[in-house]
Amino acid sequence: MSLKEQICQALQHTVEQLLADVQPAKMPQVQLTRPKVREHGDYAVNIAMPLAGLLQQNPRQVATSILEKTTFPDAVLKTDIAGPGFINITLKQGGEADMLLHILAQGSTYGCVETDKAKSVCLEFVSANPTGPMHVGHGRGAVVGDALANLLSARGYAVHKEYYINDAGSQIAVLANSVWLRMQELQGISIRLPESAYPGEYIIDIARTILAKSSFEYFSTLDEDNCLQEIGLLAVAANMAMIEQDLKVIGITFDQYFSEKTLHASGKVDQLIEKLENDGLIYTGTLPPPKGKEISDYQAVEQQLFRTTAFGDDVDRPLRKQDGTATYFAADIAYHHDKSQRGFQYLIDIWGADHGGYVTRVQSSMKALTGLAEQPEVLLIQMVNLTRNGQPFKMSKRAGTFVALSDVVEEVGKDAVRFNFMTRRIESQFDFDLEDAKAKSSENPVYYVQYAHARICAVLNKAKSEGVEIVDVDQVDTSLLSSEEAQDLIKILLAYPDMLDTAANRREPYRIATFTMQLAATLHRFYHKNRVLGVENELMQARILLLKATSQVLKNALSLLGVNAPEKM
RNA sequence: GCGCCUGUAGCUCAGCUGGAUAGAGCAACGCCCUUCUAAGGCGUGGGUAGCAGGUUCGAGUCCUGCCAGGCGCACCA
Repeated sequence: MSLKEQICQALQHTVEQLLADVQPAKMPQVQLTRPKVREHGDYAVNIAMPLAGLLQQNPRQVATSILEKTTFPDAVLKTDIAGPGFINITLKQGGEADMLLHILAQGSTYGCVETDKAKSVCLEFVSANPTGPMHVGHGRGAVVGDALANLLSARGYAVHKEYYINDAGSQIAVLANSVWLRMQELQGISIRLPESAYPGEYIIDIARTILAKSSFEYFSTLDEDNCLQEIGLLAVAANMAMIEQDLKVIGITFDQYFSEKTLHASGKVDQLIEKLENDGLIYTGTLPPPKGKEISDYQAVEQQLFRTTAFGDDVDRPLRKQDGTATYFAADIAYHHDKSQRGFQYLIDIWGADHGGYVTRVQSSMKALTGLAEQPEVLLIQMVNLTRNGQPFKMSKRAGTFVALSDVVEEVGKDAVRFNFMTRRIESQFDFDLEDAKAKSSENPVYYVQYAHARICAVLNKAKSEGVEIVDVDQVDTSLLSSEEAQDLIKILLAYPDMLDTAANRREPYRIATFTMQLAATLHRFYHKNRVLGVENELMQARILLLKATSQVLKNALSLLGVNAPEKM
């Protein structure tokens, strides 16, 4: 048990004594926080304030009685009551420095907890349509999703990463048609691209790929339906290969690619609709015209409707189109139902903000099917606004109507893209200036953090090359790490597991990025004021130990983000 | 019109689910390399937290109403 936990437990014990007649469920929980100001000690506790109300006493008085009744661990130097009733706890000099040994002993698992098989989670992210390369917005979701997967794994979840391929429906027909036209064009046949066709140059690449494998003559002998169907299959495969390549470049892989088509083929969509019918959740009716949008050719049609309003939705949703085929929505709830039946404890989806209107209907549907609320948990990622020199920048040549992720990665580099995408909360829209990211690359936060790691390595390598004999960790006198900067560094290193825990519970991997920036800043400050090599041996040994622990934590945190921790820069 | 998200320094963003004097990076200005990586450090300037109310011992954080921006709102996916 860490020192922090020991203190916390001691206080909690006292609180429970003071509130003997309060029900356990209502018992206030002691929380230790790190004060911003050094004068406020190493830990601060505000428990006296909520207790004051319950006990009808003033907070400072309550704090006094808490302190009288609590036995603290030896490492606690003193306690004070401050301000309106904070309890400030100051530790003995170097009281926590021993924990550095713990960090080094844990190594790459420092901050992690053992996998708990009961905490299985299916994390769905990216799921970009197989009709073009990934764009920048997909990239943000991909990077956040991957980091969240790493984070949850580190905190004991058994994580399954899944990509849902929308390989059914009319968009695939459009894709097939676009590719077929380009194939004809490559044969020297003059064509006219209809407005509905995909304009990007990547379509030509796909046409070329298909022609390299099968002859044009083969397709021209097929009747139109078969021809387009076959091209559709090949085009989706080519697209997915392209997307997997885009993902690989930023270091992301999936455990499973789940095809929408297989849901229809296996009859799961029909079965689902049947089940809902049996449950009496389906009726035939018409929906009111949508508001806020002018639709010239609106016609009310009778449809098979799913009574999602009974489970919290705003309006009932159609499961079959006029022609009787299943809607995208029907397949999507069949998909989520399937995930749930595969036995995952948690379902988490990462979607773009443009799917925000979709959350309620999927959750309502799942509630109807499983009885569980808030399933799936949906994380909506806001849009990325790409600019170049402050001017909006909306498309790249290859992709046609949007900026391809691979172009941006090529321009700014994988680590910079990944790190930058991780420094903001997903709820905030992201302004990303390409020229800034390139021109100021040396001032980029990612380099600031990586530089801290490289710097430590430089010192440690120099020590090695100078033949410094590094003693065993248990021979090191960590109480020598008494400088303000060293103490700050130790504190932040010890805060790492707590930070991870919060980040995992709240599904907020961006906290890791913020943490690494703070840690880097603290390291740089330490470096400037505390010489490591060339000082008296025992002190040097202690500082080397601190550097090793710091580089370990930096490496661990960066690896969760999928960013390199370079030894040299 | 309705729903979701956002509004904090000139710019881009944090702020550990309500705590003590609101913080970083960039941009501006000054200082620090004969000593471990100056991709760094130190310092200065820069804030009516969109506006107005409310709850609370205490609000950037919670509630309500406005204002502004983004996204979405049938038979597409």
